[in-house]
Amino acid sequence: MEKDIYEKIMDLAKRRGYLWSSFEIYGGIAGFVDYGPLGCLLKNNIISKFREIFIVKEGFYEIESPTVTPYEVLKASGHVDNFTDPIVECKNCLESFRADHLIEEFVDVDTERKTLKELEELIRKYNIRCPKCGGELGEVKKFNLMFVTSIGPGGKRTGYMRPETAQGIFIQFKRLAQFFRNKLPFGVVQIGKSYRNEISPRQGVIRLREFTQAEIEYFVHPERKEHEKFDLVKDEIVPLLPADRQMDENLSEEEKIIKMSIGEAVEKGIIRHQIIAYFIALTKRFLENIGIDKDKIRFRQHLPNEMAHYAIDCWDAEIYTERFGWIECVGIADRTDYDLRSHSYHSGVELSIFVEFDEEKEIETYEINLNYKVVGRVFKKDTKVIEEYISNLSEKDKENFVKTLEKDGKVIIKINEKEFEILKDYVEIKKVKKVIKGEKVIPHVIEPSFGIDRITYCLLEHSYREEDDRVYLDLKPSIAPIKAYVLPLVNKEDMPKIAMEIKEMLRDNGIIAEYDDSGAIGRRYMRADEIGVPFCITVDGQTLEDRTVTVRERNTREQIRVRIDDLVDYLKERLKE
RNA sequence: GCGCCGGUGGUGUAGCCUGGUAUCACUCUGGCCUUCCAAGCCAGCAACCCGGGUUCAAAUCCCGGCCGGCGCACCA
Repeated sequence: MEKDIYEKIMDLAKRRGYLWSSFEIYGGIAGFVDYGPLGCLLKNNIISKFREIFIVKEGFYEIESPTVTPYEVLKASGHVDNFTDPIVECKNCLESFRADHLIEEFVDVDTERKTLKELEELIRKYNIRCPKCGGELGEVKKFNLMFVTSIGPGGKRTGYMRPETAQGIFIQFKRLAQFFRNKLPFGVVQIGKSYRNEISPRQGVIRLREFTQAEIEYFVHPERKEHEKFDLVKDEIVPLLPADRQMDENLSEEEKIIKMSIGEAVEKGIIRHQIIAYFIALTKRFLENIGIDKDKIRFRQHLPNEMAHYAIDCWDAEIYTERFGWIECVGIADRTDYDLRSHSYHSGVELSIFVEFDEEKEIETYEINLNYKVVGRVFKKDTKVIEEYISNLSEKDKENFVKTLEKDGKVIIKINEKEFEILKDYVEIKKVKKVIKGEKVIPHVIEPSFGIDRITYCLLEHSYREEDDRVYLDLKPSIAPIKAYVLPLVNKEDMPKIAMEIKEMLRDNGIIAEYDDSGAIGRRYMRADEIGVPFCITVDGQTLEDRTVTVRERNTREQIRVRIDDLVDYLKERLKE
């Protein structure tokens, strides 16, 4: 059977040093890959382009935090709870199921926030049996999608390998805000490894257990989701696949996609706000810039039920591949203030920023002070949370608080699912006039998150060309791992020596070049083509007379003569492409 | 995690049914030749996924594992 393009690419990638399966001599482990010498160069070039666009041009800054993350952080972020699937196994046929899904299938109960024991009790109570064979179900166990480890001797502190790089940024919010001199908006980048213990990783590099993410956390004022450079991108036409169209069964797959400018998409409310739209445009630019086929990119909005626990809107950049169809390569999510609020609550550290008003205001406000003698006795340890809650009330909330208290004689406040009843004598309220210059704001976060491994694979696939008698990778010169092969036409006279000197000269000037004198010239061109080398420099008889060489272009196979003295400048110019 | 199929040099394969350590081609390396797109000649490197069982003897038969493909499930 004819191999499909995926097989051809993975084969080429393996043979020529792009991608290898990890731990191969010990049998290998699914979900892990090695980047070989060329793969590493390619991936680094992709990341350089990412940095060029988001760090140099957008003015974001990159940080690097540990991949091992203590329990507390991921508990706060919701990953400890949301990343753990309860699984139950049939004692008879050994098939395993999601316990919560199974229960909901049979009984109309809400399984959210149930403990493993409670789930098991439900299974016993309603006598739920294996849907496949009717056998008895075993114990309900956790399956955690995060890799667990222990920190320090004795294993007293639990750690996880981070499931995303984002948390490292959120927990440094205070330091970052100070670095950016407390001015919104600002963007922070992190590029690095993340880990998800996938149940069944497959499809090579498409679903990995250890993978490289490039994430941007863009912190904005919650009420200012406009972008000052929006005008520069608003006319960009993008293929969009909005949620309502995806669910419309009357539309064909083709019709579900609409092409429109992102300016129009924002105006019509298809994209929630300018910032998501701006990042959609930038993402498209980045992907096209590294060489992803522009006709194989589309942006798909998440359906309400597939949204992550922290997001209110999310658009994926999907890239088309022959074997897997459209695959998610970038997710652009509005995470609101979910993460900062959570970390603020769990750590007890205020994660907000003071935003000055355009004009200072004089307002009537209330000063609400806790009567600690009473409150302390009633709420004990919870006093601290209540204190924080009250001191963080906005002007509007304060007003409501005071009004409700006067009307009902009590106020019920809800802090993270816990309710507290505040009575009149718990607080002292003063009405004061105050000049205020601004307010504390918990920023919202817009997060474009790039899956670098998937993008790398897509790029290889989109670059793969078969032409009569040869195979080549049509990688852009700026992205190609090796930039030039230097070849003596034949191994005679001074040709090898001059070619070797040219290779050294190119390397001294920062151009990655290789020398190859093995076999006929045609064979060497093919070798270079197959790994995507954009230029072959050939030293021939004429070189010996006038110190010129030929430069052969990979795609066209056309050759021009260039003086050796001009070669570095010539290539440097061409390598910008 | 379940089911089906598969796993032999770098790649593609022959051998497996019918046990006796491996075929061929390409690639690759060294040399010769070669003045522009996988030419030729000589020499060379290089493999039975792992573990256990049966047997005098296992690439071959049996069991388990790992890896890969497909289907199901999963994929905040």
